[in-house]
Amino acid sequence: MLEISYIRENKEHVIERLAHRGFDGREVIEKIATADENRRKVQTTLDRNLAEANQMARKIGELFKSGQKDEANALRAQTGELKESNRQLESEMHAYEQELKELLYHVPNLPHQLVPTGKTAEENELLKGGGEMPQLGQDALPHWELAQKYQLIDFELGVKISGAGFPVYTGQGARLQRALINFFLDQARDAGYREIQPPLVINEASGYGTGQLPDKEGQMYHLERDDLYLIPTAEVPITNLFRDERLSHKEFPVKLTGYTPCFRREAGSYGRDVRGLNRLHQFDKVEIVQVAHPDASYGILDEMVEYVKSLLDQLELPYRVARLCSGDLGFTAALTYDMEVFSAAQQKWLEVSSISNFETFQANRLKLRFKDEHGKSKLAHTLNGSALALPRIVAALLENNQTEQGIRIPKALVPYTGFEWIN
RNA sequence: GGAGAUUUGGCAGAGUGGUCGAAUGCACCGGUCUUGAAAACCGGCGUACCGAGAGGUACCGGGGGUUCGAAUCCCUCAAUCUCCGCCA
Repeated sequence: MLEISYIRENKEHVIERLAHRGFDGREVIEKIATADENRRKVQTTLDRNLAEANQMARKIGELFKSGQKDEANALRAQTGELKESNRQLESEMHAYEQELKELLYHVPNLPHQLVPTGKTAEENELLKGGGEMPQLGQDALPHWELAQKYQLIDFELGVKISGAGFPVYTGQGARLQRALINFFLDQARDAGYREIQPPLVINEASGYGTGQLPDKEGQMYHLERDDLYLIPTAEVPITNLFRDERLSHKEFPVKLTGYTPCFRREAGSYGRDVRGLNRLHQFDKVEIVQVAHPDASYGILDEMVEYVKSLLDQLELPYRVARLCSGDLGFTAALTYDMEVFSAAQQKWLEVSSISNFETFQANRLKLRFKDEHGKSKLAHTLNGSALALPRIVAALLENNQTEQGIRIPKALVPYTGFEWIN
């Protein structure tokens, strides 16, 4: 959520930056400005009236105490009118506040200067990647066939017990999952991230805090009976740890990591790249989250990108980095880097990580503040990234490392899998 | 799931209708004293919003109500604790 004070003072700039994103914000920003002005006007009047009412009440008390009963009752009779108008002003102010909040909830974050202009993922800015492209033979199999051949993943069984998009991992396939999770968590810990094991369901307030609600409601599984949501990413519970918190600048940087399954309804994306592990309703992911001083957040974003690269290097996967263009940028992000690995049998680049700086967009909703060097209270910056999401990593590992004698496990993973080959 | 108790500032804890944004202690910050520190003493010390400022308003778990006036009374929701039941 953008800060109202910022919008108030930089209206044209905000509209211009939103336009860069392909978001026509003129009308809504004007509405916001009007609602804000109205709210303030009403509050000024209301505050003055409340002050008057307070004074009268005090006087009545004094009169009663000193035994001037008639005077007190006379004054008491006068309060009705003021009270009624205050009641009205109060509900008026409440309505403006509500309107303002509703409007603000639907305005996306302002893209950072580095965000390239573009409409679709095609226009993302490709940056230097790494790793070597594998040379596979003609008979190379896609991962869903390899998964079947080596009995690593059973998609049909998943359909039976849950539905499409809920695979069952078996044998070496299950062990590979566990190995990757442990590998990623250990790496994160070595990089200074503190491990968190958060709840997998969240309440409504948390959904609002990180920006899943109100807009992406349809993307989350909702447990109606208890009004809870299954997390779509660990970002939500971990970032919400800081909701309504006030940090000291001395605590920065706050670095947290956590492994969780992620649940996504993926409504509307059926039929597109859904084969095998490419798109699932439940998948595993290790997430990294940072809460940072605003002056440091972009340095930290770069550092997080470098960190994720180091993971891909160790997994010996060819990857590229994309700076998301304005059209592809998520609602809450100011700047996002996507990491994609090449899945050689499918001949496709698969997104395995998304690393973003949200600046104060989430912090404003979360009321996540810190006290700076001068004791002033300010909103912090929040960042997060996948490090990493498993399914597409597994897809690439299986496809890229297939040989006649089986699938080779990268060296860095062997201590975690306990086997060098899948065969 | 049932019954009872509780929820006040960073923490502890007073406050049962008026002068309470809230005693007191601890913690914290500044000062005096001291070579320095501790102790002692003095002073300060919540958040948000409105206002150019003076100042004002709101907030005592959340929401609503009664009243001229609510931390205090009523309703409701939530959380915590104790006991009972059920259960990994």
